[in-house]
Amino acid sequence: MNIRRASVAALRCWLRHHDLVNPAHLGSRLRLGFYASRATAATATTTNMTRILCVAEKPSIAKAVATHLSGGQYQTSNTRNTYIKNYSFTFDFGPPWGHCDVTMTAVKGHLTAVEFPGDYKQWEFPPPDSLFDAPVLTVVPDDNKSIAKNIEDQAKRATALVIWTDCDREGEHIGSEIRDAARKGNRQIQVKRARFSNVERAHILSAARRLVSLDEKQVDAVAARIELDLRIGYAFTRFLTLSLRPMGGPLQGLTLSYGSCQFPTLGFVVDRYFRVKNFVPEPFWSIKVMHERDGIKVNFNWARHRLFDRMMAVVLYERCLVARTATVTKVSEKPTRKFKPLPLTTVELQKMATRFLRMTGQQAMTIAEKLYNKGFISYPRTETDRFDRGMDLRALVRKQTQDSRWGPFAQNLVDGAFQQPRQGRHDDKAHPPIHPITYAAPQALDDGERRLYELVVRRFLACCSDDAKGVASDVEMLYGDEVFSAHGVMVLERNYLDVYPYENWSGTAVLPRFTVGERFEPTEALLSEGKTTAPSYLTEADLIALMDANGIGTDATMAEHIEKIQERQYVRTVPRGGGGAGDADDGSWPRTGWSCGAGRPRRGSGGGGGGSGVREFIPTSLGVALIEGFDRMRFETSLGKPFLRKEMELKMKAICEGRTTKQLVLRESIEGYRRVFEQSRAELNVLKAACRQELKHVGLVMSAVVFGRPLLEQNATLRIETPRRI
DNA sequence: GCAAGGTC
Repeated sequence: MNIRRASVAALRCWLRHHDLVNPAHLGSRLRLGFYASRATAATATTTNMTRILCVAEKPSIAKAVATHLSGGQYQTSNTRNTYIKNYSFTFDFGPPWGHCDVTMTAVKGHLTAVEFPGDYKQWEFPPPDSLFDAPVLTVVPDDNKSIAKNIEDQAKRATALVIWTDCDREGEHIGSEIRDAARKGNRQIQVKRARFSNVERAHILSAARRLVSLDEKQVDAVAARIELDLRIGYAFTRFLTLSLRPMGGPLQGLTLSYGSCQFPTLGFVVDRYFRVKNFVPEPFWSIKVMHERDGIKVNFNWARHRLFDRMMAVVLYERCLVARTATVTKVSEKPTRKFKPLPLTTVELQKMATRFLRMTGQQAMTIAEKLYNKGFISYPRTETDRFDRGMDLRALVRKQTQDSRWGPFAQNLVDGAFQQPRQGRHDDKAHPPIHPITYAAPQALDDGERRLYELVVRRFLACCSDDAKGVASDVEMLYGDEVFSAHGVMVLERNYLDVYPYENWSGTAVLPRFTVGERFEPTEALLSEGKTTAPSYLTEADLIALMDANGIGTDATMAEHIEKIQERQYVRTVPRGGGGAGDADDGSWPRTGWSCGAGRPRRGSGGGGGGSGVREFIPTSLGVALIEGFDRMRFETSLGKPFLRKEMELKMKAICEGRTTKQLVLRESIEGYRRVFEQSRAELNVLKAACRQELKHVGLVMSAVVFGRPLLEQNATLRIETPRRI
């Protein structure tokens, strides 16, 4: 083909066929005679292909994507960063680029960070509220400089950048950070983004051929969040620390931080604490009927459950006794099942680890990270509780058949008992549920890894098994004018329960036979008296569940916020059951001057605890004072409540949907927080009063006093003051 | 010395 004589249309077609150029840019370049010589050269040698730079959010994804795009045929080179490698290969992106030379590399999460200029580094001056409108700089932290430089250098030789970050808002923002780094090296570089939600081969290949643009709205939403967290966090932290420090004592050496996630987290702990403290037991009465038949004792439950009026209960009870016989009114027997668990998410993993493995959420995440890096489990940060239909789960089950503990169970699944896992409703579009990747022999793991790996495997096998099945029998009877019922289950097939010791099927008593219309005289009928009991203090699993439900933090950061409020001495944990006042105020604590508001000893209950290693969260008096202080200032929304974070979430969503803009959100939010700040400054005496009260008592007795009210006495008996918060 | 969000 003679290029100089060809029409533009024909040229376009030819160039496209030879994978040389994006036809959209052809016109201007043709006029410059750009392609005449280049195309000729290209026919002579095939090495002059379009260069594409691909960048993933993390090294593992870069490797996985490179493997799929190259068919395993890539060359690896090291960069100046230990964790980051560049993979070179060729790949046919289809039109307009066609067959390309590709370099695939990665960042490690966010590439940049925000900070205030040097003249705002001092805490005292300019005053903290100046941070609301101080300039904010975006910088590449030292740790990331080599990563940014690698992208900048690679971009110089590339026609286009393809961003392979996770398919979520943060991923979109990280994409914009990568774009900016690439443009530093090549201002002309085209920018595209691959949308993918797992690293399965066909999915990745299809994503590579269906590139989209970066979503600037999502980028803006995250940028707004980043800037607000910085301004508000720094301003309130400096304000709190500086205004309370002059009061001396333990306040002198502490950093009193505020953060949009750590404060609501503290708020949950304080809230539960008051519910326990202010709980007033109420007496109630209930009729208990037991009937023995065929050697089985059947307990019938009163349809009214319980009454808080003693006289009424007595009257109804007497009517039962007068009637003497009960009449069976309903008998039913029907198949029932106990559902197997959903595929494992990060939040679930943390809840289970804190309940059953005696780990903190933070420890569980660190261990999960290690297992992931060794290739034993999938990516441990995921919100997804449904497996992609295309995944070969049977192959993963087969890998577990060699284990002595759950191998036979896995083998049974392989031999035909396999069932597709349940499909949850969450999908983060970035990662599958947590599951084992390869088999890890117990000797290959340390103690913590072994226990967590076991949990992941058992959960996975349970997911691939069948629900437990049984027959439920229900009997209803009339005794006097009162209705009673009994429920029993006969377990027929345990299925997943055999591999999943974290659950059992309680109430599995088998009922003897009853027939409708029959009359019998109950073996026993009693009027029993009871008292309502206080809720338990929060366990870590409860706290994680609350944060999750209220959108406080992300799966990856919840454990960090929980650590943070302990580090700041806002809360502490005590073993459930062993955690009484004496325990909480052990020798180590008064050294800081803050007594801890632990209550009476409690026995394991609720929260799925059971294990003796479960710890519960109790606020220190400092934590109580901060939350109460802010609550008492009567803002429209207290800083200690989760609503502000939720509002931020809604605003981010609005930016993403184009209903508002980053600029508007920033302006509104900054003004809002500035008002809260002014009000806090004006009502500082409220906060100070709380702390002063506190300081006076420190070192005298081991009692926590907030706003002049004793919260607990030194001994373990609970003294209930007038409830102030319900 | 301060935040929250990624990731190793």
